[in-house]
Amino acid sequence: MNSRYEFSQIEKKWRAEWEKNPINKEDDKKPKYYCLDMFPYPSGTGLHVGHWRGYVLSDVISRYKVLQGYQVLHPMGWDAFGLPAENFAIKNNIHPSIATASNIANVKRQLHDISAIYDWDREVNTTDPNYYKWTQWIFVQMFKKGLAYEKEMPLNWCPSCKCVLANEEATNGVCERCGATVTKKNLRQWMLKITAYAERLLEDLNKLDWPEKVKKMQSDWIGKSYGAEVEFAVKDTDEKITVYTTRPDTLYGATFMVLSPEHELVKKITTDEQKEEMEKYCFLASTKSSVDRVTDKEKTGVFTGRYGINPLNGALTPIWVSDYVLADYGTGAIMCVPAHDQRDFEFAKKFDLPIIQVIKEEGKEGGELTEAYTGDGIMINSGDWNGMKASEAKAKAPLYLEEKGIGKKTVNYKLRDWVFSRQRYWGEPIPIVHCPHCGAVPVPEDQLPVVLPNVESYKPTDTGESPLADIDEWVNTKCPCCGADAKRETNTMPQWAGSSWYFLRYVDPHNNEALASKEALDKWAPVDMYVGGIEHAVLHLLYARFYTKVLYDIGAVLFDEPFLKLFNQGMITKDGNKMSKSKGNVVSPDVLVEKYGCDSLRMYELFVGPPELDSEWDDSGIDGVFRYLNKVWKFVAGYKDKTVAATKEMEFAKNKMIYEITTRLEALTMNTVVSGFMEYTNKMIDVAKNADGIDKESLEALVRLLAPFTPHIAEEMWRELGHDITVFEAGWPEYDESKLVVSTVELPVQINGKVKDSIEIDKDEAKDVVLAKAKELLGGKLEGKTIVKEIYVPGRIINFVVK
RNA sequence: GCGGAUAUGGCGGAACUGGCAGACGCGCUGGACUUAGAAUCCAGUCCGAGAGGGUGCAGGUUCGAUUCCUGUUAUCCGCACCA
Repeated sequence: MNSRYEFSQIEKKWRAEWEKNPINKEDDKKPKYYCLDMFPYPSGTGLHVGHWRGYVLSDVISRYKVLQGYQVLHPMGWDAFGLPAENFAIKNNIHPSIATASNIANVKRQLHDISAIYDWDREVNTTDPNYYKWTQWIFVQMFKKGLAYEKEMPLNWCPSCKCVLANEEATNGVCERCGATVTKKNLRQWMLKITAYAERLLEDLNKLDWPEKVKKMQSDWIGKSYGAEVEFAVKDTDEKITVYTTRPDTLYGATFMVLSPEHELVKKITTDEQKEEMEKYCFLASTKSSVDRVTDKEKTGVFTGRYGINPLNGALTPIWVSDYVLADYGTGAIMCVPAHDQRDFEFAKKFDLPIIQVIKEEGKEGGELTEAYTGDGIMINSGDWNGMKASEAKAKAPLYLEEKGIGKKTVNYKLRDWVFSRQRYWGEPIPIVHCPHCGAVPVPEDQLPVVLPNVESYKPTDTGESPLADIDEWVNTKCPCCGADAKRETNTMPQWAGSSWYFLRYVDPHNNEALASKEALDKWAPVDMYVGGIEHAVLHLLYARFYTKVLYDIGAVLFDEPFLKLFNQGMITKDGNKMSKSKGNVVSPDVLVEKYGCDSLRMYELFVGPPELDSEWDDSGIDGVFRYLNKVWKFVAGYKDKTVAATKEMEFAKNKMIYEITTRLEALTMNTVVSGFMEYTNKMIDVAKNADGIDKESLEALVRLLAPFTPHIAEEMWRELGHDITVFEAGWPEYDESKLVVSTVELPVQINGKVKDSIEIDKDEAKDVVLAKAKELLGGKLEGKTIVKEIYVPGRIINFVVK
């Protein structure tokens, strides 16, 4: 064995060998493990060291599972529809599929450098008609179940992408993709009824081993609230206004009502005197972007001229219209209790409306309120409820109102239906035909896929129509139902469509009869470990859960949650920023692989910091890992002590290492796994130097543990140590618990909690003997002091409290 | 505004259920080898001469606090007029 660590030769050699003889073989006698990465968009820029982080992590887990005797599914594929390829096409007039294919080739080459155990026979590509046939098939099933429907409504419109956006893509009023300010546009669009699954999407979060942060983001996004709907009659009309409130206990304090400008009753009830001003206000509100509506904190509004009648006490409440009430949440109308809601309070102050306090803070005398009081307290001015605790009234009010026939208990969700159609070219065509007689008709399943046709111009339009609308021969078709002349739907699906179910396709990627066979799904799914960035917390991850539940309901899959465990790796930053071409701070793995080798880069990706946190990239850090691998290599190259017996010291060190590496790996604290390796290696070299060398077992344990992390060098060293079969068949080392028990321990000895010395004692030594020895040890340091208390925690500490 | 996370040497970070703070690595300093450099190896490296002090800041509980409690500051993230 060469004493120089020639990583490029070694890595080339084993990569070729593993391509011929994969270390991960399918074997149904073994338990399964499905370890998945969030599949990449094949961008023209290629991968940087930040991408590597997640891929290395999932590969280490996968190889670890192989060593543990699992058959592992660890696939890779391409989320290849989307805007960058399309924009490239527009600029260069080259079909997006061409740019996509060359990008895939490039990224695939880079992925090979990682030496992950991907099964390339299972590669999927969302833009492949054989793949999107099933993306379209799922849409048709949703349509048949009434989960996909058309609706005209004001939608988030990104003027830069020239495309509508889902609510999830327009948080903070900004386009998730390009950062442009989102405006509203009234359009007919395809919607998916994700709200029908709100409760299950919320409830089933409990089943998942996911980061709490992601679960919380999803549950906040779903936004369940409990409350009541209450009906107010409108005086001098036949109309009734239903309001939604989470605080029915404050009903006696309602002094006015507010409708959203879009509420259907606004036109009907506004009096003639108020009409002109109202129309002006509503028009203005409709032109405001959603950002302005939030940032213009000053309350605005117009009086309708009408009064609602409080169903509890008959009080008259003036009805106003204001844009601080949202049209699409609750009923689009609210009762206002300025004493106990800050927004209502501000509105009341601005327009000089009455404020009636109905909850008194306990132990406090009333005075004029300077802000809304939202805490608990005692009910006042509230008829039957006077004297009750507000929290109790809140709980009892909905049923009370139900009994009186003036309201009902309800729940509400912030989640809205998913705006699903896009006015862009590079996506899956929505498989629908519009017939003048039959309406929207799904393309029959035996005619799928509806293949994306070629167009002259990929350019998006401002009209809200997709570029596909220009291809007459494609658009004009016959109705599958009645045969009449009909037109194809020209919108495409959002990029999320293909990624909402790709994890199912990997289990059976070439199936032409179904999206995947029951047998294959049963064998591999659901995903045991899903590794990816936090940015998909409410987008991809919510959509994929929704898809899975729909497929479960129609019997296509037998589980209703796709990802049992989720791990979000942190970002790699450079100069404190996310790596991006425009910032010019991209660190390419290609150069580092060339200079240090794949194994060093893999190990450094893990060593750079705790995997769940963002970490700053430091090129000089990889030197440390490279030196480490050289050190191990040299030790193995110079290892001749093949007959040395194991010492107690090494036995202990070895078992401790196996224990620690295993528990740390299970906890995914990979940075400490690497430091554990270094510590053990230092110890091993130290012992070998001071004794007659070390036993083979102690060295081989290290090599086996290293295998998932630095597979090539581990394999080479393993063979060098005299093995004919791969290290990945050697199994994961087990630790011997009995060897971890020690007979003597070194304990720190403290005076008043400050460490003064340390003492080696028998583990089971009696307390008074230990304390006597410790006192003797401290000797002079205790002189002239009175010992007030003596503390001995076996195995931990000795402490004397003195005066 | 609401909610969540984080704060430890020059740097990245470690420390199990409260028990020797700074493991491991980077960087740096000195030395060896070399004509010289690179590489490698050896020694040192929280501050302080020392007593002692030290985990964002101020308190508290405890024999003992990076760890628990109260308050506070800074940074980051999520949501944002959701009634």
